[in-house]
Amino acid sequence: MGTKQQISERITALLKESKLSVTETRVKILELFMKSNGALEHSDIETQTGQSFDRVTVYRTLQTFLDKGIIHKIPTTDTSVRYAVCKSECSEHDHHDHHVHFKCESCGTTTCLDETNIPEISLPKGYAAHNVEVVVSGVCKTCK
Amino acid sequence: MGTKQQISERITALLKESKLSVTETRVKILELFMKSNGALEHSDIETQTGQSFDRVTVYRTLQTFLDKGIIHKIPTTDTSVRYAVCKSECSEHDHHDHHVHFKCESCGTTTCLDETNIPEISLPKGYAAHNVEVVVSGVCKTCK
DNA sequence: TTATTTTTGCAACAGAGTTGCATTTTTATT
DNA sequence: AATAAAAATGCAACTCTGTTGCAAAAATAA
Repeated sequence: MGTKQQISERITALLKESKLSVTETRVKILELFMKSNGALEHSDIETQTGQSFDRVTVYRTLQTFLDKGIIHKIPTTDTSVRYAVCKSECSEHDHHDHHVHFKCESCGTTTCLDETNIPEISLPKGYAAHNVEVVVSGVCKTCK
Repeated sequence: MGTKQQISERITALLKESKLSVTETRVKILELFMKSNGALEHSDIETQTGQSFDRVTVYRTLQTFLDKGIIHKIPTTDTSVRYAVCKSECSEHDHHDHHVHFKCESCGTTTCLDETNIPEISLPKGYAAHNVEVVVSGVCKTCK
């Protein structure tokens, strides 16, 4: 993780790499993502920053991070949208998650299992795959 | 598929098996699911039935079908919720999709690939899996 | 056919997400 | 360091999605 100072520097660097202005909102939201071990949804961000930002700003910040490939969406079966920070292999124009997402039925947390690879899936004839999303639900390490 | 008459009989039987009243709404919505080769979302149902039902009725009907294991949800990365009819192996209390879902980036249709099985995924120590959802995106048979 | 149960539709509401525009903050320039 | 240009923010107002309570209507049971 590193000290608070180091994290702050990493965030600033990340924003500059993505050609984004370094603003309080963006730094605070990125800090939240880096501190949290799971995926966040819009409402998590509103509560955990203590409502310090306007809803609209949060929506726009998340959209910007998505566009720049800083965060990615995780599929859900409800109307919520969950986001997690991307690992190094993601870029602005070629975005793929090569890992499995795990949703705990007990604590509700969604985590990225970065070590778990997605196996090859053989589709029927005529189908071409670009991206494969895997969401496993069950009971996580901490809730067991 | 069978004739219109046969489909209607199958639907009536299905509803009775699930201990549900046979109503115009339910029959029409189930017909829609059976005719369509892809997954439907709430708005599809509203448009394709020609707004003949109240929004609330459609929401409640979908929830009822879900509860009875007649349809299942498909994960998405947006706020939409997609539904598809279940195959025989699904029951009211033990519901699992054992197949892969395919979302076409060209036509937007989501289909159930009933023949394509979900591979075994080996999770890190301490994680217990109950259900695995796989959504592949790419280009489908008809759009290719 | 009638009584009971279930389903439907309406009204009203709550929440999620979006858009335009003026103000503020950040970055670039001198 | 001061100023100009560009970008981001916050507010108001709006749309779209989904929910709840309740009375009317339809379906099932008797």
